[in-house]
Amino acid sequence: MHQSTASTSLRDAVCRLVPLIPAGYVCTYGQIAAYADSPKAARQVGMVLAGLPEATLIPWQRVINAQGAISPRSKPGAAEMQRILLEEEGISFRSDGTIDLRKHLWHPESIPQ
DNA sequence: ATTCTGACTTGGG
DNA sequence: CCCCAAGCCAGAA
Repeated sequence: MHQSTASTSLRDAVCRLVPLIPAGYVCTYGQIAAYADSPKAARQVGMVLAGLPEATLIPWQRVINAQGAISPRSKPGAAEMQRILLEEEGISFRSDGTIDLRKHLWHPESIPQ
């Protein structure tokens, strides 16, 4: 298909894909970018999430970096909040603050259109 | 147009 | 496993 609508697609894709991540699982920025058909847009995914309103229903906390860690934020307390939300969903953290991706990484079998 | 910055990722050492 | 350089890309100044 043509690229004429590509400018807004990433944001829309993030809002469509992130809610598919089940509680108890996490996904990386790179994965979301790839599923959004923009494999090199991991940073952009982070930007979209950063722009979500605080009252959003989108489970932004389920997106972490490829190292299995919560990405550092400029906003104070944001990273701590993310960890708390994930722990409430059953995610466990190693002493170094990382998550065992072999156990918690989401492996979608198919992405709904 | 240019530079800087950031919720990224990967490859090398 | 840690650290760093590059590559990456959009938004702001």
